[in-house]
Amino acid sequence: MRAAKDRSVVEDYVKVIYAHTEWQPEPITTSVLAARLGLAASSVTEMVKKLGSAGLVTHVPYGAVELTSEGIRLALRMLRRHRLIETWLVEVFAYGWDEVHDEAEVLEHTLSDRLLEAIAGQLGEPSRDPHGDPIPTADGRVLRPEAVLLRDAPEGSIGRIVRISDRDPTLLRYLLDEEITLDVELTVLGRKPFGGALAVQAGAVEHDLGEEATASIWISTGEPSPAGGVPLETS
Amino acid sequence: MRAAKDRSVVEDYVKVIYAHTEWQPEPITTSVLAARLGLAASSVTEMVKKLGSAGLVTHVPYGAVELTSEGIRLALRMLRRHRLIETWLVEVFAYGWDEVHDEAEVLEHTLSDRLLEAIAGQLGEPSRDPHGDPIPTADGRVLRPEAVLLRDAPEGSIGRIVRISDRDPTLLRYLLDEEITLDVELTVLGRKPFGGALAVQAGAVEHDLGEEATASIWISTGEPSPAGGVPLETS
DNA sequence: GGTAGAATTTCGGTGTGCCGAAAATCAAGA
DNA sequence: TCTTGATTTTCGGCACACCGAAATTCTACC
Repeated sequence: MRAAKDRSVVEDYVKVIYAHTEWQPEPITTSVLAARLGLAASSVTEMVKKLGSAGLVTHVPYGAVELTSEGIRLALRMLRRHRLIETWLVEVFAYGWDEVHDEAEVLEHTLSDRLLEAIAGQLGEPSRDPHGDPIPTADGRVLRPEAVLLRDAPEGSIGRIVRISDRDPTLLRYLLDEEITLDVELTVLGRKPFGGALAVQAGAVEHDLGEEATASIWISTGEPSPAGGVPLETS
Repeated sequence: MRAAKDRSVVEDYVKVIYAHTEWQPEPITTSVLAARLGLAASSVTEMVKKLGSAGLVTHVPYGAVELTSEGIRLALRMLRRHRLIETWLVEVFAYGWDEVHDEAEVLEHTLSDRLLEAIAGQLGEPSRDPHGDPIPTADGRVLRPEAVLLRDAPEGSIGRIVRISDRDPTLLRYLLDEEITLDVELTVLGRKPFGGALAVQAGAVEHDLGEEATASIWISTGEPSPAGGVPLETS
């Protein structure tokens, strides 16, 4: 009689595996998985074996762990849940960006599909969460906005902020203070000498952003509609 | 690493123990507890022993199980959560009376205090749930409306429905159809001969209600404000 | 007061996810 | 190619909530 807990554990493994490859294509190793989950390596090896038998991942011993199409489907389901819940907490309950994560981490495993879709409906089926991360549709499709890391944007380019990584809450708060938020139009002025900060202009204001910030902000130089993008996965 | 599950299990035991004595004062036995939880008697004996060490219940071997004041505090906390969530699902998401239970059963263990109280705020700190069951306050006080079972109401008495037991969803739907709902004014006309149905008048309409219904409906013959009542427990 | 039957507890055992230590495997430099 | 250090897996064990069967205790009737 452990069904509930089981599901939640499996979902967490799959979510972390997926997250690792969402913004870069390196497959994950068991030790990295263990670190991300805060578990011993031996525990992860065991569990990965079970996920393999369940058809959610492939894993050659001593090699990388990769999601099967079924695993991806589950991961996208969890991603939808997580990001919808975060959006909901921010929109309806005035949570701050940096406060939603723990609550969403729990609720993504426990809300019924019915309630989750009702919430999605009340929010107007949003296509991205407060950080700009795309929210997969209920049938497992994702539109990832075509974007470049601000760090990699060529000098002189103009773009709209479409994503800000939620890795570092401190950074989120700093950017919020500086009014560098989603959908703000940015002009890349140029890089300070000796690997220094990147000068950008937002509205009338000029900012010098360090590596930490420019590696966390994605901008889109294309059309302003969030409908654009590339289909990432299909269920 | 089993904190989450643990908590949820303990909460369920305490909730069931409390529920058993909420509307009648018989203490519960381990076998009844086991039946209500759907577990083997031996499992319950073991767990009750642990709840005892945790200071939540008292239990003399082969005797009844009773909540300590700390146990009651936890039970009221869970009752508040359960009933607030049910109210919320009905009011905000248009769930039916008979559809809220399972969802609430899960969420009562997983919503954070912060989110729960935010929901309570949005609902306007309701004092009773859709069935008329009192919602304990955040600091553990309950106002139980002074009410009598319709079955026990004297002939000729007039009263307002203040509670309808949620034990039987079929009955709830039937009563809803007949527009016998919370706050409806009822006049007890009289009992049909030979232990038959009870005739009551609601508005202009007359109903004959069987034992099942009259044992599930509570009416208040006192003042019409839901603020009246007796303090039940204090934390 | 004794005893049969019911209620309750004790006892041995299960499955799950986890851990640390030891063994196996891999990868990189000499 | 061989060795050595790092990574990964295997192995024995743990905690938890649970179960069925056996032993114990209670209760009610004679």
